[in-house]
Amino acid sequence: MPELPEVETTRRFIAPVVEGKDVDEVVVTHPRMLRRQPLDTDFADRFAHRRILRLGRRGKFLLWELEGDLTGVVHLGMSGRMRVVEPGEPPVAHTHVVWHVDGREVQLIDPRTFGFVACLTPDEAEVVLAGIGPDALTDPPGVDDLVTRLAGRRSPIKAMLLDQRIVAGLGNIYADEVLHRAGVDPRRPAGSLDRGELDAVVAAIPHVLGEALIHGGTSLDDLAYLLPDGRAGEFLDRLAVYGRTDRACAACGTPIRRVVVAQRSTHWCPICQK
DNA sequence: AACGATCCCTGTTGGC
DNA sequence: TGCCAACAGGGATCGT
Repeated sequence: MPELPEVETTRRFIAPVVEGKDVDEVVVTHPRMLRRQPLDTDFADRFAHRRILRLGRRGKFLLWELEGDLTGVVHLGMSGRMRVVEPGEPPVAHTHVVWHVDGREVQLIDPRTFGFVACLTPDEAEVVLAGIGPDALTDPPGVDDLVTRLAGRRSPIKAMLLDQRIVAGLGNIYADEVLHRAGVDPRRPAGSLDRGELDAVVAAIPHVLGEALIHGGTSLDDLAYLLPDGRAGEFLDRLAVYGRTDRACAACGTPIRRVVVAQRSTHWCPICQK
């Protein structure tokens, strides 16, 4: 699933392809992709013939900074990926959006259509990005801030890590990985963690994400996230707990357990995580 | 306000 | 072998 490391890997690949270039045309073939675009506006019209100044990212959002004070927004949802191809290459199944830029095609492929695109004015972008918290990689929340925000919260700490308002960029895979590295049981009420435990969680967030980023993110074997050139991310073999139910914990050898937390499958080591 | 449940969507998987 | 229900999950929304 595309989480921060996968989105950032995608951004780093596509940025040099599009930055400083003009968009010739954008074609959307699946209207559901436009459900976050304001009704009285036209995504393709706004994007067309505009220069791309910079490709940025906030949490899991890919942000195209365009001339004329517009922002292109791409969210990959759970099965979205980007692909860069030379023109004329046959499209793969579920190609829903194509940007024609500088003689090449940048495509959005998304079988489950949980992803979306938009092209927004600053006011509109503020609405779509409302409440998105500090970036998990570049601007992780401070411990003082977390102590305050999580005080008295009874929801499991894992649910808090998945809440993009608290910290932006973690999804189901890396939330499990972060809690394993921090040595914290994912079911613990968030408000029950002491300062030292929150310290460990805060430190683990950029560490785990940074490691995943070095390896190009995680490509699972089913609906694979792939890099824009079709290669697989190589972090799968380095996951400590996610998808490793009943397999030995790399740290202590105890079988990894699985339970549902916050409506999501959750993997943890009953010895290493308290 | 906080919190849990439900929905969207479709390729893959597992059970019978 | 074939069929079908269950499962996967990011985020919006809704009821309590």
